Amino acid sequence: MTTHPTGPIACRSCDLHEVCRLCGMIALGESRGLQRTGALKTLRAGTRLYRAGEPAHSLFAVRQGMLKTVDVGTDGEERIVAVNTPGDVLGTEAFGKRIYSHDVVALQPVVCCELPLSLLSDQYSRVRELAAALINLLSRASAPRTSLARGSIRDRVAGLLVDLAQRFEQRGLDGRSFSLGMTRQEIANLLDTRIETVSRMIQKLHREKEIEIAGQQVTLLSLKPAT
Amino acid sequence: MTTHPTGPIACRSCDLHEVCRLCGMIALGESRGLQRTGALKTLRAGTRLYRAGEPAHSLFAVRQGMLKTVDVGTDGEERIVAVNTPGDVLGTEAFGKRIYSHDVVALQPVVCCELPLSLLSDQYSRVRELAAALINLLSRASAPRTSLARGSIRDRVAGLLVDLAQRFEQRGLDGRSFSLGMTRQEIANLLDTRIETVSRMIQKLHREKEIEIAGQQVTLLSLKPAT
DNA sequence: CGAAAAATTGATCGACATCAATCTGTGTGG
DNA sequence: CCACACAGATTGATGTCGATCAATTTTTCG
Repeated sequence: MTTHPTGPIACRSCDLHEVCRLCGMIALGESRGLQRTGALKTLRAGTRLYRAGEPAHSLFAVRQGMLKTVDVGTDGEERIVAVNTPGDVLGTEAFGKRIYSHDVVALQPVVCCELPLSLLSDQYSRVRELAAALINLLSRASAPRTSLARGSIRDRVAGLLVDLAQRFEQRGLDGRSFSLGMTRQEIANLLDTRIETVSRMIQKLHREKEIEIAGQQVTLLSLKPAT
Repeated sequence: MTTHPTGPIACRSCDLHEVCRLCGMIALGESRGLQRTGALKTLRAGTRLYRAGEPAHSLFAVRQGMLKTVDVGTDGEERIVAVNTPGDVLGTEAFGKRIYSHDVVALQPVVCCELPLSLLSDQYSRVRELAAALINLLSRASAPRTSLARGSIRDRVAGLLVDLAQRFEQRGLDGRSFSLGMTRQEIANLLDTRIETVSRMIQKLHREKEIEIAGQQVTLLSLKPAT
């Protein structure tokens, strides 16, 4: 079974929405949540949105598909720091250092909106609301996030599934049944464990009727947020 | 041996410096890095700077002493998400939700500067540079951070020590010899492991002549950043 | 000084890592 | 279309690092 790329989502449910609106990227009437303009960028699975160290010129908003944010160690081995889902904004660290701090790689075919920093900095000195919207956006991103790679393997795997479910739900997608978008190896990397361990835990959750699983396609049954 | 609280540091080496300057909190001449005005807040070890869910009215900059940023689960058990050292800015998530997202607790006697959000939002609509400085500040904080709670216990403990050393160095403090500021229990919590394991690894690093250790006072010998 | 908290050390156990083999699905070239 | 190759995933056997249980020592502080 071939899975579709995750999304697309409506502009209305994107973190960058307010900023786009103030930049005039979105029709004010916004008929049914579709974007009006804005540079769309598409990536094939496995290709990079940007690399660590590269001069930063744009912010990106994920519209469709999933990506991974990766730290590449001195020896070249990679560590997945975060997975990025539709509605996320990428490259926000660019305002400060003018350089991207991580590699970001498409896990699936990806479509995202590109917003040049120049456009933003030109305008926020004139449009007060835009500065406020940017401060808002960055503020939310600045809260320390609890790592998924903590506790027992069961907690980690369940935590990842619930995290993804919540994100999708929040963006108006299906939070009960979705594609993981990642291989077991990538999940293992993200959760700081091994591929065999991930596989075993997924099968265990399946046997316990917490989830349905077929390849990367999951359906959450009794598994629910711990909140 | 009683350790002194970590710091104080000079305003010049604080993340909030530029913002303070633009708010007129610091003398422009800034003779020898001392602050001129600004509400100073002091905390005794163990007391809270603020709590999760509390209405947020201020940003804080740590001037002296260390704190921990804590997630409190539904069942009341706490998880240390980050440790905060002099020069760090706390409460940046306040712009967005107007509510603090974590508990922040002093590990030592702490002195910090308090900057009311009202003062900032009043002024950044008028002073363009201030908006830019805030965007800069938040931008840096928005980059995903690699968790210390990954890899072998040796990597985690060494990672913590090097992380602290680098922070102190960056703020003009001694990065070779400093106080951990935390109990072994708190280190264990932060690194997602157990107190006995932390103790054993610290002793091991000592036996291997990587560090000197006396209570919470560490000196790094051969241990160096992996960079 | 004496009590309580923090830290160290030892013995044992278990969850996850590691090593190894097999299975499944997907795309490719004959 | 089928055989094959290859990557991804699953499953089993065994080893090991860190958790757990327990006791003692050291430090802190009233």
